[in-house]
Amino acid sequence: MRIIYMGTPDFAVCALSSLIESGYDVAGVVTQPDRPKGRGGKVMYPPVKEEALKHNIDIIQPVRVKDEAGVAWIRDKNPDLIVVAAFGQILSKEILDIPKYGCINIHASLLPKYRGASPIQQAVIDGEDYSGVTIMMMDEGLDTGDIIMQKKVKIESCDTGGTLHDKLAVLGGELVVEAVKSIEKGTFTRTPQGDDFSYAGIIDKKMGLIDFSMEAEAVERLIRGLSPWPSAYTYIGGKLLKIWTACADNSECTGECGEVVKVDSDSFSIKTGKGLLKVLELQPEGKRRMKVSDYLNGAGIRAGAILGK
RNA sequence: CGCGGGGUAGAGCAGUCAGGCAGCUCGUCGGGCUCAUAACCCGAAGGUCGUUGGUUCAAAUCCAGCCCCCGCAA
Repeated sequence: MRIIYMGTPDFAVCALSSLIESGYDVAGVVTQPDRPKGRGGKVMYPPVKEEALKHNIDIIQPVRVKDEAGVAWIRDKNPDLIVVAAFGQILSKEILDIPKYGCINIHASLLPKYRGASPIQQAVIDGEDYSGVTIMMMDEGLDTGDIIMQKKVKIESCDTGGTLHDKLAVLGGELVVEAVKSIEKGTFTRTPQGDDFSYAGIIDKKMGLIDFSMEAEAVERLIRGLSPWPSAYTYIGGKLLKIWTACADNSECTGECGEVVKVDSDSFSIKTGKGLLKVLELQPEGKRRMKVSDYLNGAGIRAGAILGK
């Protein structure tokens, strides 16, 4: 079984290494071009490229894989199967038709729910009880192909976008190997997704701006969903303040939304549209992430302070 | 050379502008109070002030280089 693997970020690394460890012939890797990232604009390799380099696998990094050069490269590799995970580009029908067994995709949601770019964070933000991984046969639509297999994962109350991402990445690696085996044996089944779908749009940093007129529970989920990236934030004294850990508290209190109404030794509570948000871990602009007990020892914050500007 | 904040006791910070005794809050340790305590009172330990060099009678503080952490932007 000759496989071409297409993927870009960390999420896609697990599945690539699982396939390699399981002895499959990964003949080539397609990933996004190197882009300037991080402070100082240093050029970084996509994580999947790093992994591919460790195993001396041929790599291409086309701006548009649909272009002639990309298609020719894939054809030249003569793959039996293409495996795609968080690649970030749409495949043309021309490419989908190249491999004998077609193209399969690893998607981090229980399709047909949460098609699209950021299913993991969105599921946490929405307060879903379950998330999971779906392996599907790709077609020309966005995450619309027939389901080959699917596995549920419970979203725990302490799960963040980051912890769920890691669980699903590992699960995706396990599941894709099973799926490839069943494709080899011809024992797999295809189940159409049905019409009850939803989309998770691309995550925008501005989504992290906390609106304290929302319910405390919704704010708490937003914080968890956007941790560790891109993070939920507010402002204090004109400076950015990221909130890393907080929990909703149902007690009510007078004051305006965004007002600090209570300060304890290891937390402070903010009034929201419904209930209080008890903040436990945060990060002031220019500082590293810290517990609120530490924060209170230094700069401090008093009841009556207003967050959000 | 993208823009900006920062490095001072185990933690979080003030002090730097205007050079002159190393400070605050918390934690730790010891003692006291208390039916009791994470509360309160008394006391103690803990520092190459990121690093190298320069200026100076004197540098955390001024000047130059380097290292590291972080926010924004992309």
